[in-house]
Amino acid sequence: MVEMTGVLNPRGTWVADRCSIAKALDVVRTRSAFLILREAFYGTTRFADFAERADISEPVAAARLRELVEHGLLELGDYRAPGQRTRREYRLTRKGEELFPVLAALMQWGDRWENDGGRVELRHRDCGEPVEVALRCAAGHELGPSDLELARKPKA
Amino acid sequence: MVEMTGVLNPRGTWVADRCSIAKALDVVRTRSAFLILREAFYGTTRFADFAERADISEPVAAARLRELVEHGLLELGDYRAPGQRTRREYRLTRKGEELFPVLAALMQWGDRWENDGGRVELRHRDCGEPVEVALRCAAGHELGPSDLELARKPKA
DNA sequence: CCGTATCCTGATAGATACTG
DNA sequence: CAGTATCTATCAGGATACGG
Repeated sequence: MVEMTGVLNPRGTWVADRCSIAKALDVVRTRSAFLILREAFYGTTRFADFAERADISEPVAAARLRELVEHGLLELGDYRAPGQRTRREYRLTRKGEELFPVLAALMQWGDRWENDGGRVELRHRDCGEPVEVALRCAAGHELGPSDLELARKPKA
Repeated sequence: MVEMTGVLNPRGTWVADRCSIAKALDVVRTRSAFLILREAFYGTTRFADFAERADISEPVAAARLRELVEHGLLELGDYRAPGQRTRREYRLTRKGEELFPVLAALMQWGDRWENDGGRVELRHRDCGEPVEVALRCAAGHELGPSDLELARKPKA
């Protein structure tokens, strides 16, 4: 699929042992972590709502939320709505926000292959058009998986 | 983050119970499954290579490969190189191929947040330019996570 | 070369009950 | 409301040894 150009290490094995995909999966490993993040993108901020909407038990929600805060994808702060008492809220950090394309790509794939087209879609708020996850090169070309090659990065 | 427009069901709960993200995660649930798929994209086709390159034990490789074939992301066939004996090979199906944006998005995020920029990059084979995962609407606009709304799909 | 069979450990996760 | 404490079941995954 993806062409490999010069990315074998001296022993002839792959660069896989320092792979960013594996490192990402070390941070977001479990189904419940993905579902918590999904809810965060949908605007959920409170403990009980995470557990209910992601349909996971409270102990699991507590464990995942703690780990996601530790890894810096969520941060926990206090929030007081006017005239209400203070509540705690989990908010996405920049690091967490930037995981959104992963969720969007999973959603797109699930829509197509496991959910009969899906019932819901992402749209551009300004123009109302449906949104897709795409691979695009710096020259602006749209790509499929077989238009790619994997190469060592130039030293920055 | 993502604006919700009319996607609550009558009980006031979220559409999450029929969520395509959850359904996708039911198919590709584990770290080892993602790593097997990564290797498939990198061109690996044989059992022993999957186990070695993804750095997982043979029993785990066997289990994941079987599940991925059952779910239709890989298919198993026979392959004979000229003058060699027949070997078995696992190939990505269309369904498996289309999961590539998920892997690319994980790689991009891991590069940035967990791997010090990464050591390797995806490039467009034709023009050599680096490749990014992007959100794009049907009108051609490039989007960030906060430019989105989630809405019911029109009945097709 | 391509797996399977066993055995074992730790992580994931639900249910339930309880506390600040 | 926001969790924690237990307890239990199931799953992910490694190590080792073995069979087609």
